[in-house]
Amino acid sequence: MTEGPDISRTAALIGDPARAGMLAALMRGQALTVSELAAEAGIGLPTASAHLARLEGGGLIAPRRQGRHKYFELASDDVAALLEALMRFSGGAAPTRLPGPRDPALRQARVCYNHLAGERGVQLYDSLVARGFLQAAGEGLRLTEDGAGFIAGFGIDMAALHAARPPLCRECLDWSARRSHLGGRLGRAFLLAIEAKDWARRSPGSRVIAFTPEGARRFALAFPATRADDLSRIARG
Amino acid sequence: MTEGPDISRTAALIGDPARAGMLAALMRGQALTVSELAAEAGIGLPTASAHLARLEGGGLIAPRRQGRHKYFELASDDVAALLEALMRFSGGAAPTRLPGPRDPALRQARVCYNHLAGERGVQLYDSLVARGFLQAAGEGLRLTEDGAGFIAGFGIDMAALHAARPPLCRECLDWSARRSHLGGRLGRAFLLAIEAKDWARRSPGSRVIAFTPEGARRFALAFPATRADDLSRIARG
DNA sequence: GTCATGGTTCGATCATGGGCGAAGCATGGG
DNA sequence: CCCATGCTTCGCCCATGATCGAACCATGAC
Repeated sequence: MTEGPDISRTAALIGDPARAGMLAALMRGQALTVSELAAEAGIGLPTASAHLARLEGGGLIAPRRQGRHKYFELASDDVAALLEALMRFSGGAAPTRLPGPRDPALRQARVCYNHLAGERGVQLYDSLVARGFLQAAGEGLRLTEDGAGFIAGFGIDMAALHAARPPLCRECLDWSARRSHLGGRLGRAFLLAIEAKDWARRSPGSRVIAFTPEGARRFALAFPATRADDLSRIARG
Repeated sequence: MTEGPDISRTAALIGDPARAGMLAALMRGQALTVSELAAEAGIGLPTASAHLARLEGGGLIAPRRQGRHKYFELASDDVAALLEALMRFSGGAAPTRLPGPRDPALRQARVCYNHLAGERGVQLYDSLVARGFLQAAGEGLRLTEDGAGFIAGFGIDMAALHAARPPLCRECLDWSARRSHLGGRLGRAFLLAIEAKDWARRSPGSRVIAFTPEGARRFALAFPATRADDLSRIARG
């Protein structure tokens, strides 16, 4: 009897249609919540939860907790390579589609819980980090002294922020861009401040956050983009 | 619901421990019989037969009938690549061990059914093909007119050979070298003729065919090796 | 022809595990 | 504090399929 690595265990994990559907969905690159994955596989929440636990146990996917959501993503590139080999063999060409935008407006700016997400959310986060207002501290984020000064100047009441327990600022995974943006109470405070300044307002029926032309201009000035060329442009200007 | 290629079907096929064991055994590169694969997986013949039928149906392995044996081998390099990706992920490095020789004497010359197999069997087959005595004809082999002359000169009675039905000459898969050698009634006739010439004799208790030094010399002359350099040496000499 | 051997098919048994509903935690919002 | 939401756990039902023994077919040896 040939005693190789436990090939069958991994294969059996992928061998279930529901789990395979979830993995195929994760091949798009986005991290997805348990509910989304359940819908993707066409099964109920309890079943999906059990499946995901097994996939995680097998090292195929990795969880990422976020408030009351639990995102899953492929555990490593090895997993993606394995799935792609499977897809290539199983007839169809591997989809390999990237995290697609759907509604441009949603992609640009939308509400996530109660803070700003989408491209503008990513921009805000990047800008704060690049200017040293936020620092990654282990798992969480830390507001620096410079940062405290900045948000005070932006019209956010620091005292009220420090009152309650929930995490002050939290890295939040962006749904369309799949990059971090600012969540937590500070993220919420920013969104409220932006609305208070009339730069933007939430569209009632949807999650879209509509910026006014003037608001967009001021936002761009307040949170300069941090791509290399933009930074140098800022430095020059 | 993402409708990709049917990834789960293939994965489920590999996902059974018995089937995975068989596939791992086939990764060594040898074609194996149903019985060998059953032993490899530690299951009974009926179960193995059913498993192999499913693997074949899934395009993972391909059969190769040979008398009352049925050899299976991996269907394509894609399958090997897929299995290797699985092994790499599942912890251990891929074994990738090559077809191992066990007993050197067995490997060199042995009886297979009732004809000559092993390195000398492969040499005989290659030599006959290289000199145009045998030709591949679709699934089987065909003896050319030159070939008929050759075997008559070797002391084989053609008339007796043509009497009965079983295939005159048959490509037979070598067990250790995994290359073709000559089986069928013609292969048997060659072995009998070699024994009649006292070049070699079968060892009673085993499958080894022991060549005498003189027999080995004459055999080498009668069936010149066909590696490129040997062929050119023959052409020159 | 008969016999032996390698594979297959059939029928029955039984364990694994996928599925969901209901109830239980945990987290965030107010 | 209470409520809403997202996820997990529990208990149960049920289908798939892995397994083997026995009988059956096919091939080769003699």
